[in-house]
Amino acid sequence: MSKLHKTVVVIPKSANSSFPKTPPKPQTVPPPPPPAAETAVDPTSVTNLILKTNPEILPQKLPGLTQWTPDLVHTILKRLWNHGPKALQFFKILDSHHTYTHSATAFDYGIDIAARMRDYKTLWALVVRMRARKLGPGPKTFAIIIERYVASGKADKAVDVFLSMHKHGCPQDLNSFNTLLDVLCKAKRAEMAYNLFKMFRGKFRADMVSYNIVANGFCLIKRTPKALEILKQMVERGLDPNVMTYNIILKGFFRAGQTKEAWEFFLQMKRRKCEIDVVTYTTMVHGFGVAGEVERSRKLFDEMVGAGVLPSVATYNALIQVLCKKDNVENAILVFDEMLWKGYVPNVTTYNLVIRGLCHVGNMDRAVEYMDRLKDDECEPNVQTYNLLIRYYCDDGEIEKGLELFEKMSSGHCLPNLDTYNILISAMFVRKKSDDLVVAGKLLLEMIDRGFLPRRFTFNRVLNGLLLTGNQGFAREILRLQSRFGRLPHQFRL
DNA sequence: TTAGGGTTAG
Repeated sequence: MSKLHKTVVVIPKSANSSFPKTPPKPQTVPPPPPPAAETAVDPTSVTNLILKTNPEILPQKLPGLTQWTPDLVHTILKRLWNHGPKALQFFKILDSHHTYTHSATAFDYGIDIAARMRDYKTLWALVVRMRARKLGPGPKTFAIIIERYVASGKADKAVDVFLSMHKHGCPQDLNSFNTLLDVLCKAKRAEMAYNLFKMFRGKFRADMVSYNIVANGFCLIKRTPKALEILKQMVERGLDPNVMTYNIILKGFFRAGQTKEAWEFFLQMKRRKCEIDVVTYTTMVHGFGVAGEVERSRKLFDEMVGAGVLPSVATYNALIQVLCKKDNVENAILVFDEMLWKGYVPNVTTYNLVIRGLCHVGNMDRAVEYMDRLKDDECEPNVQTYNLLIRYYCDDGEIEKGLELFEKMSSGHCLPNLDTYNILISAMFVRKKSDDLVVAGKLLLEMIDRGFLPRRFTFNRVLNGLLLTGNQGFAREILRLQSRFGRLPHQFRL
């Protein structure tokens, strides 16, 4: 079997070294089909194979492994999300496949992953390649690129990218303009967004969406007066605020701690017969609850059905969070049961809230029970589920159990993210054990290997820890790596 | 991926 497989793989090797510039030609001799047992490979086993296989031999193993389809490729790219280098290698290998060609979506994923690793060279190479294949880059591609530049503190660069979109064959329009504003606002750069808004609102014919985005931007930085000013401008321009506008302002009041104003605003919405929807109520339930007014929160929750607005899962989640934080987990669980009783399907957020609530009162065993229930509910624990359990185990001094969960992640389809590594590395310092520091060192190496950039602080902390516990050899290894950083591709530069 | 509501630690 393995011998047969080998002969299959040798054939495409010659064409492997560079990207073929021409579309694949129909072949007179069809390539031998992959062995029957491997034709229907599931995403999990392919992902695990990619993770386990040495990068040097992956290019030989992968192409003939299965019948590649866009869906399979997308699923695998998503699963490899927290292992950027592997994800990009996978993308590149399939990009030079004989018969399979990447979809626009796959390119967008690849671009997103490269951008997240701050590997801008690869990012732009993919953009060029995408265009050569007439798959884009499209508005979504630019939304991704802009968001990543903003997220890494390069808002000016993001604006440049927006302004040069048309040079890549993707003309700017109102949608892409609104996306730019939104990305800036979500990154707390409302002032910058507002300046652009003023500069270009005529050119792109700013609409209600643009105004809502900017108003929300100011709410996000707790500048509700400015948000109200935007609302006023909007009305002056003859644009009628809609329920989203009001919900934005309402949430803004809560965010800024102005519960009194929020209540007044809500009453005014009612008086003026504005539309009040499930989002309005969810905002109210959550807002009053986290402000400590649990009774009021509950009352609003009970009131909404009478007002003809049915709670959503998010509304239940809001109430559950409030009860966990300001009341009692047991009451939160009663609400959880009630929602099941009424036929709602809790999502992973619901479970995470209950799990966190239980962890918080030290009931780790029951928390784990809910994690198992989550799996039974054809819902999957996500990286947040794992992270919060790992965090509480470590805080509890049960570091082994935390590490056990971590191991589980690496073998399953929920790869650890940057937070996971930071949580665990920090935990390795509490017992002041030499062995723990060695684990911290290994975690540090592993996270770098997976495309995460440790902060300088983390680096030095691990280094000092190793030196203080007599692990000079390992410390030197890490030091060598640190000094190599200057020469590594710039995504690794400190 | 054009706007609003639930997870995050302190």
